[in-house]
Amino acid sequence: MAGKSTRTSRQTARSLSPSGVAEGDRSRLRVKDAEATREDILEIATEEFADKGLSGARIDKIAERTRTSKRMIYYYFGSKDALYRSVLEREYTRIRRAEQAIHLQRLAPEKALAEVVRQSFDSHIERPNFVRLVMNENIHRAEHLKHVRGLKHLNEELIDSLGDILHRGVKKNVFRRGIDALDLHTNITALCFYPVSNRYTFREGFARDMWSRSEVRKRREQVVEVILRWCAA
Amino acid sequence: MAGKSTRTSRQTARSLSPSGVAEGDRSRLRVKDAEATREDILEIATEEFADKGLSGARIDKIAERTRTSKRMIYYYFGSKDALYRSVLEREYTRIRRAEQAIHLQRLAPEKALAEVVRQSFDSHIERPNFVRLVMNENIHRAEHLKHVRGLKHLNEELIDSLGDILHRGVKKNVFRRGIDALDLHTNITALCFYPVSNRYTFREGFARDMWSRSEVRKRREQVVEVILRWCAA
Amino acid sequence: MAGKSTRTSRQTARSLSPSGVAEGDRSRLRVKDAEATREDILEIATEEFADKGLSGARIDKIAERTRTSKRMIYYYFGSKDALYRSVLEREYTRIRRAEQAIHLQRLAPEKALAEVVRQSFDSHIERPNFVRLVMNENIHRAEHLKHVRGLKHLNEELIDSLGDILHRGVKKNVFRRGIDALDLHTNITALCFYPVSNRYTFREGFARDMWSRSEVRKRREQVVEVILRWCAA
Amino acid sequence: MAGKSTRTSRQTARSLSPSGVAEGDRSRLRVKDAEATREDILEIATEEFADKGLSGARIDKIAERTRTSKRMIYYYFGSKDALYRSVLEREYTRIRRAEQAIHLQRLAPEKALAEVVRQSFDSHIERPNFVRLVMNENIHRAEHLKHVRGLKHLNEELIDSLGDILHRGVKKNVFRRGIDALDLHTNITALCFYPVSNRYTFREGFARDMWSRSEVRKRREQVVEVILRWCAA
DNA sequence: GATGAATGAGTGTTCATTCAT
DNA sequence: TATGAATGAACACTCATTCAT
Repeated sequence: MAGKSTRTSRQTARSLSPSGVAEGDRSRLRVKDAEATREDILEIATEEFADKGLSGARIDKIAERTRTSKRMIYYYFGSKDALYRSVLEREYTRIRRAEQAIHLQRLAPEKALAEVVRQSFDSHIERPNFVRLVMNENIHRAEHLKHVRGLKHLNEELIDSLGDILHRGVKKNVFRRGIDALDLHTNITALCFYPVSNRYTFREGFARDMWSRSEVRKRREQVVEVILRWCAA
Repeated sequence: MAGKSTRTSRQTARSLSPSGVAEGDRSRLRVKDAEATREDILEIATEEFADKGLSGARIDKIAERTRTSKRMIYYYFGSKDALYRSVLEREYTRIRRAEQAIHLQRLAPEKALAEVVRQSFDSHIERPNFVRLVMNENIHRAEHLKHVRGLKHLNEELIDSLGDILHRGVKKNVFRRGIDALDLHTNITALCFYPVSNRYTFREGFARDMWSRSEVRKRREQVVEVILRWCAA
Repeated sequence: MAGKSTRTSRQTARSLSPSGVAEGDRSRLRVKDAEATREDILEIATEEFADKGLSGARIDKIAERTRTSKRMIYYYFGSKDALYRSVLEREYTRIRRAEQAIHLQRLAPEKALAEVVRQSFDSHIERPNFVRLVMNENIHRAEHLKHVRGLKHLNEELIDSLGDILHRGVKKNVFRRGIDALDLHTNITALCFYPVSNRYTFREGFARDMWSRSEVRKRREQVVEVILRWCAA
Repeated sequence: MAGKSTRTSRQTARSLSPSGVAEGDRSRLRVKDAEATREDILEIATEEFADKGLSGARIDKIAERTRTSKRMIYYYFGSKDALYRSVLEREYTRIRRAEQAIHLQRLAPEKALAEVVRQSFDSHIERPNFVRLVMNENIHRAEHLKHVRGLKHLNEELIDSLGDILHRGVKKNVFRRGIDALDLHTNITALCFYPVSNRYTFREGFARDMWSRSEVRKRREQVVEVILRWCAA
């Protein structure tokens, strides 16, 4: 399956984590095992929930694919819904963190905006599971997302960053005045979300696979173009 | 599938009155009742599947809200999946039919394109259930949509229509050369789909309701703007 | 087990019920089957709940002993608690109906009171399952009994009947004045309930089986004696 | 069972202060801690078992309310049933000890009997948890009480004491001949047990709360009256 | 064409209990 | 003595589906 390379396997996740733990420290290792178990469950659960949706996913199936048992899922998460919420929270935090990582202040506004768009595009392409979870969450009218804390805060930084780019562009006379940062973000996201979210129905309806290498490359630059032309002075 | 050829839409069956049916004709009435029952089931099923998704919807719930019994659902549709497919097929046919209704050949290319965008936008806003069914279908990797016949044909007309507008625009020097009709459609749909599909998570993340009257009006014209600027010569 | 003879077996219950139903009437028979199934479940459930209490009883065990399946219990009763409530309601209605059956107005007040006591005593002895259900209900602070309708009404008739006997006795100068009918009922019930409810702990503590034939006979008359002496002028 | 001989009641462990324990004596303190832990568990377990019954009580809940962990319950008591038996044993010992405390030999037989009744009545009213445990034990057919040692011995003293009062009463011509001490005890207990055991169902059935202050006071004297009138010469 | 009763296989969840340290 | 992690068996309950009439 495409996009598989982004998914960190269980082993990877585990071998990366015990960074500063001395091998002899037994009690710490115990704790680490618990965290590893939790992570293992979350990783598999993310895949299952993204694959089948909340009501389509099966706790039995998740447990089966895990290193541990069904009982452990309840030990750590309490219920299917709570597990789903933990998955949501983790994915949202991850994706926002990834987006924040790059510094754009030094780039010219046009370059910076193009970069933001490409980043958003790649971010969606590389994390189809996140996209699917968001779709599922919308099916459920975001009733679980409501319980994820710190969401609005994460997004504020994103919008501020866009506002800064727009401001700089207007000043430099490359962007026109009056464009709202949140509107900009909406348009970018709409265009980046679609090829991942609607890949399957699109393929059925138009016999073109938006997910193919060449198509992805083309789409990517086209979205940049659409956004830059919209902002252009 | 039984009774398929005689299926009528809800409006036909209810509002428009069964004009041609002689009141005394018992056997015809029986048939009419069967059609009405089928329609009734489909209507409710559409709501339930759109509301909860395929695996979230419950046959019992659909039956309960219907004028008939659960047994009848199986009598008419055979299985939950088959019912879901019938719902999908009906919705896809409806929305495409609505889009085709208007004649754009007489409008100037810019006006025609703007009109197409507005139409697409309204079409999504007015049919959130369709949007939700498409989302759900993508969750299921379009495996049910595969069985809906005539889908590609329906879309061909749509793309042809866009190609025609583009062609006229290039000729008239208002649109630039090299824009692919299917790309154009993709961008339009991406921008129109998003405010309906991602309404709930967006509201949670940004404290703005894309579904509010004023927001819808603003979005609508903004999408027109984005598309026209992208196509502009 | 003692008291077994009072328990109506499933077969008995079923053969008694289809009183006026013509054998050839198919649709009525269907209905009757449903009732029989319901009764069958209730009968077994009564035994299990009386035997183990609400939390000790197992739906699987009930289903296993039934003619039908676990699924049917949920089909007819919805949940374990609802089944328990149906059992409670049925038992309360049954026992009160049995007590009402006899006419005491024609007996002399002393005889009538003695008869009431004997009736109450027998009623408890013959229905240990009812006694156990009441015990269990008290463990649960009567939270399920609250939902049983018509309970107070059933008891009013009982108390009125006792009040009438007391009144006649005072008039005839065989009972002293000032005895409250509900107090009288309380004392009678306390004395009649105990040998059934506390049979097992009593046997462990005192090496006497209040449930033995001779002991029951003795107790019965002793309770009559205690009550009559208390009321005597 | 480990640590049994050193077990102290909660009051001893807490209110009366560990007077004889040298503060510096670590090993003694350790033991004391173990005893306190055991007592703590027993105290909470008594409440939980009395509240929910054996099958309704949850080890997790008990552990949670305890100062220690679930693991410790198993460390000290071995199993849920064993814990329950320890609770039973402790409660039975406590209540009998309380009843023996008062010396009745010097009172006139009528006074002594009235006193015994009042004592029994108060004993039940003050220890609803004991009453509830007995009820629960009867639901379980006293199968756990069988393992409580010394029970019959505890009761013998009680019956002997009643026999003595009866004997003195007959001699003094205030009580009639032929009353069996165990029958007397049965009648007393039946009347004293009921307002506590059947409080909840009674309230539902008769809209009178036997647990209210005034009702308790009235009942108490009424039970004395019922017993004395029954014994009266 | 229509219906109420019935069902097997699963589905999320909870329980008392034990293991490793 | 003490503890957090782990578990299998059981538990209440639900699902889409079919049977008998």
